[in-house]
Order: sequence, then C-alpha cells, then structure tokens
Amino acid sequence: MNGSSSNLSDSPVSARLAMRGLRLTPQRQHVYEVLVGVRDHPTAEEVFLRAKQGMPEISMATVYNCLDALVRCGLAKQVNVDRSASRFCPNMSDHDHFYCERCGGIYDIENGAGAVGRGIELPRGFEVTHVDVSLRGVCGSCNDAEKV
Amino acid sequence: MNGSSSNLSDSPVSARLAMRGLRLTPQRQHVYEVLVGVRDHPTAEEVFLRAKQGMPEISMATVYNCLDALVRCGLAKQVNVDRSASRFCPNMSDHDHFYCERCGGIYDIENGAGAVGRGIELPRGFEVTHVDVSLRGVCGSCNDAEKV
DNA sequence: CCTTACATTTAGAATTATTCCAAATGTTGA
DNA sequence: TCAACATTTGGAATAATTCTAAATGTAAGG
Repeated sequence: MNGSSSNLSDSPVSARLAMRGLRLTPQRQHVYEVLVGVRDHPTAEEVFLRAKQGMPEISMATVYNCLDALVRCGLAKQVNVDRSASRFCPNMSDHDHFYCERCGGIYDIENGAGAVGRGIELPRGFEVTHVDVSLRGVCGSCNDAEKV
Repeated sequence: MNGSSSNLSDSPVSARLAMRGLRLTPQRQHVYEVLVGVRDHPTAEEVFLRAKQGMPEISMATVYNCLDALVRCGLAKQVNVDRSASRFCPNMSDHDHFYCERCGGIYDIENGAGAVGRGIELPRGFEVTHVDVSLRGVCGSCNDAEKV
C-alpha cells in the first residue's frame, strides 16, 4: 500500500485534513490506516488497541483526537448505537447501518437513506425490527435568528 | 372505578406494562405523565427534575428504571444523538427526528422512514446537512446460528 | 540556524451519563 | 399472615469521553 509514500504531506488524506486546518501527523496517518485496514466498525478503544501494535507509544487521547480529526474532515463516519461507545467507519459512501441486536455487529448497508422503507434488499437472513432515521442540520428558529 | 382513572391498574398504560410483566407504579405513571406533558425530548436528567416537582421523593435511579420500562413496553422512544445523553419521546407514531446542530433542539418529523430522500417537506426554514439511518434487528449469521 | 508561535501528543485527572448494589418498602397470592 | 417477588432509593461504581498542563514537534521569519 502507500507505506512507500515517503512524504506524508503528499497524500490525499493530508489534503482533506488541510482543508480543515489540520496536519497529517504520523499518528493520524496510522489511525487512518488502522481504520481502513479492518472495516469492522471498531470503537475508539479497539482502534487504540490496534494502533498500539504498530505504534506502541500512541495514547488514548491521541486516538480520540485522530478519530475526531478524521470525522471532521470527512474521512470517517462516527456510528452511534444506543448508549454504547461510538464506532468508526472509513466507508464514506452514502450508506446505512444495520445493528444486530443479538451479536452486536454493525454492517454497512449500501443503499443510501432514500431506499429505506422501499423494500430494499438486505443481505440474506437479515431481519429488521426497527428503523431509526435522524436528520441533522439547522432548524427554522436558528435560521431565522441568523438573519438579524 | 370512576370515570377519572383513579385506579392505576385500569389505565391503558398499565396494560402495556403488564404485557412485559411490569407493574404500573405511581412513579412510572408520574414519569409517563411528565413525558407526555412537555414533548420536548428531555434527557433523563430533565425528566428527573420535572418529576421531582410533583413527586419530590423520586430518585434518579427510579427515573431511569421508569424510562426504561416505558421504552421496553412501547410507550416511549429513546432518541440518541451523538454521544450526549439519551432523550425520551412519548410520540409512538412512525416518525423521524431532526437534530439542530446549532441550538441542540430535537424535532419530530412526521413522515416515517420511507419518506427520507424523497423530497419530504421539512418545516419551514429547516436545512438538512446529514441523514443517518440505522436499522436494527438480527443479522444473517445470528439467524443461521439460531436454527440449530 | 535560532527564535517565536502555534499545533499536537501524552498521561493522567476530571466529567458525564448511566448502571449497579444492597437495604428498605410495597405488592401479590397461597 | 407469610413467603416470594417487584420496585424504589441513595449512593457507589463503571464506562466512555473530555479536559488539562506539560513536553514535544513543526513551520515561518529574522
């Protein structure tokens, strides 16, 4: 892979970070690679454990910092299930998430929000019991308030 | 029994709870009324503060217990936004939620999951920047494992 | 180069939301 | 009434995340 890229600042990851005024550091690079390496929606804790394998000195605070940076600059998504730890996902395509209430697994559902409720095909054997849709943005009052 | 539901066990709330083997206690009744009283998606903490006004002895643990009971028996929904405190909603119709990133407000969007992405009308002035869809249920592997 | 300014990392403390616990109380049914 | 069980309570414990302050790294200007 791009382990051969000698100069961090040449990578596209660097460019994304730069758009938000963030630098590509070895830690951020490494956390990103960990995330892309195993796409199983790990928690910050799990990312931390994996990251330590290749970078033993990395700290938990840095992992949170890195994940946050990646999410903010659009290189990763943060998936929240119930009240449990956030999970992270480097798949930036427009997709949904399926949470298995039995094994706790999270699966990407490559359909995009629009497909829900229109008989989208889930992988074989998947059964949906609940659908939660949350929209984010700015509400009417806040938009009005802004126009002062 | 008289017209005004003086007897707890006569209420439909009681019936819902009973379906899950739960009793309707004065605390659960009160928490439910608090929830229905102001439909602004309060956190457990906010429910606690409101509940104390009419029932000063109620404890936080009980509020969590009651909210949990209501959610489990289908009398309330739990809304999770980011990593912040869960919020609770007694509107059981099939609806989405809109989270305003500026004021933190949560709004019910009465459309149902199917409408997302099909140009549903939001209230005037609302602007959506993200849509998160999460499906819950049982995945294929777990369904297979079950058939042993 | 050297300095200054600022970004990032680090370890650990602090915070927040939630869950757990054990004792007291309430309820139901034999 | 008694035994069995459910619920409530206050406080302790836990889990996830954020904060803090010091050390380190980096870029730019002189």
